[in-house]
Amino acid sequence: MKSKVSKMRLSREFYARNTVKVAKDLLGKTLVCKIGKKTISGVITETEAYRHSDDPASHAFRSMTERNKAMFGEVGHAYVYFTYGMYYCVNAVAKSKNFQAGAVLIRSLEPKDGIDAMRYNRKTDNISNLTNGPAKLTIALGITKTHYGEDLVNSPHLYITDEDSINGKIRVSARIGIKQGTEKLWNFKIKV
DNA sequence: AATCGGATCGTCT
DNA sequence: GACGATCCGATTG
Repeated sequence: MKSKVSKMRLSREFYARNTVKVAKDLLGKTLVCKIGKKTISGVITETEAYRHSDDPASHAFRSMTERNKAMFGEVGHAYVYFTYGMYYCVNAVAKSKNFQAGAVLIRSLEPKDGIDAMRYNRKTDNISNLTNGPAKLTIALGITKTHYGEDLVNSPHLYITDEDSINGKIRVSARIGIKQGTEKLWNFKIKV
């Protein structure tokens, strides 16, 4: 019998649930990005849920476009978007079957593997400043437009594993940087 | 500790 | 043609 620490990838079914529920459940999971021989990863410590026509803050609120089409696609894929002229942010597409679109924005990580590579990518030595923001973590892990639509369930480059678990309470608040939908408390975080 | 402006460009109106 | 699901450095209190 092997008594190995589980490093299971999250299954397709994990993502095929209410976007808000998936956002909470992604806390404590590990986001992994492999480029060449480098493996860079971190434990997810903050997420936000964005849904469809019930959510005016969502990129998918109005209709499907070339930019947001991943949010309408199969669950478990990555939705990467470019913003403010210089940054990328990464989401995991997640929705229950009665929704046409939905995704969970990964807002912060606790650095885990490949910290030297993160320091290089981010051009800073301050570990607590490497991945504590949605655009910071994509820079640290090397996530860009090329990861658009990547299948987190099967891709060798980008995926999420179950190897960590959460301890402590989930803090719930309004989402950051939005002007509509502020009444929805769909920002979730855990303390490290 | 909190606030402010600049950087910079793809996307949608 | 305006505006971001942001970050950083500078300035002020």
